[in-house]
Amino acid sequence: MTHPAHADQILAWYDHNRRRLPWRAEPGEIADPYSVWLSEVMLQQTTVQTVADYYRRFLARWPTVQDLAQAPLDAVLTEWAGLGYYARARNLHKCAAMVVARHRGVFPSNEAALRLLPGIGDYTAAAIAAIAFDRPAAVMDGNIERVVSRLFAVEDPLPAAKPRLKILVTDLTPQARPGDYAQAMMDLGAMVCTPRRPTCGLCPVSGACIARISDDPERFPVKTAKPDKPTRYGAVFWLVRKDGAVLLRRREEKGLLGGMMEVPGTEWRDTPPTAPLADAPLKLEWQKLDASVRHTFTHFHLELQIYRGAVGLGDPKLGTWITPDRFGEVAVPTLFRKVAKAVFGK
DNA sequence: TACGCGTGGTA
DNA sequence: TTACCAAGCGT
Repeated sequence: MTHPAHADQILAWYDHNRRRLPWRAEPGEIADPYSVWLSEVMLQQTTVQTVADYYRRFLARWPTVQDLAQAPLDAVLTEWAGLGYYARARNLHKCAAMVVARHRGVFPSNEAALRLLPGIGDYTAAAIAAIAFDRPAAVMDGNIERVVSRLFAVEDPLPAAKPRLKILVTDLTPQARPGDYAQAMMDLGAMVCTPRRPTCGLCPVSGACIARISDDPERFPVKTAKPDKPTRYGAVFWLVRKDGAVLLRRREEKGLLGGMMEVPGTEWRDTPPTAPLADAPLKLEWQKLDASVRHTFTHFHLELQIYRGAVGLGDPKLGTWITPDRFGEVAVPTLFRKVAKAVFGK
């Protein structure tokens, strides 16, 4: 280990500042692999606060990996709706089935085997091995990248510097309590060594931190600039049946919002649609609403115009007809919940 | 390797 | 308002 005292200081800090999180075991206990896996997948690029309620609902509805494997995919997507990155939900379901079919319902305990399961990458494999199986796996997420890049004042920009940071983390990770160490480093990054205005006065290893000693710690990690997001435009068709039900369709399995339900609409292009009604599901009197919807995805902004139309009997071949008060029962992502909200004037 | 992939909170 | 960021993964 590069700094023998480092891990002890981190663990001591963790023992005194331990956060109680729904998926976290009591001190001295080891969390069960299913809970760790479920929480870690939900936490990929997603905040602790957002995940907490979803995690509780999933665990209550599907208490074991067998329960989740037997659930219909659509039920999983519905519970996941609003959490984003929907490939995670599809891979979660697939992974559960593989654990049942290939591993007799027992999660493998080593990184290499975990890494073969869908939705489990380097980070999640190491996290499960360390947290659920007490294996000395080197865990590196965005928090730990930041902590380590500051500890060593790494000037190489991310993401190119990740392999080097991983070597540093591997060197730092202790043989004893590796799961607690990983969670401690992530908590440290989330609570003390924050992206902006880190509170170095509360940090257990500030004395060893090169960024803290020699420079402005906020300068790290150095990152390469990201390209700015373009804006795309489209229109959606809010088609209401006489009984108030609205037409939804299932999106393709792959790609953006894959497998989720949508309000039918035009394609999204770099300029506003000139003849949107050509793409409407039916030829009828469409009324353009004043309200529009703006939504930002990972790599572009989207602006949708809304057209409203009415029919007497809705043809089931057009898609699924469902009243807006029941959108919670189907897999409607946030974008189209925003559309519903705009139609009703917020 | 670089990009596609959601959403909500924060400054 | 805009930009950035959060317990990354798949291709």
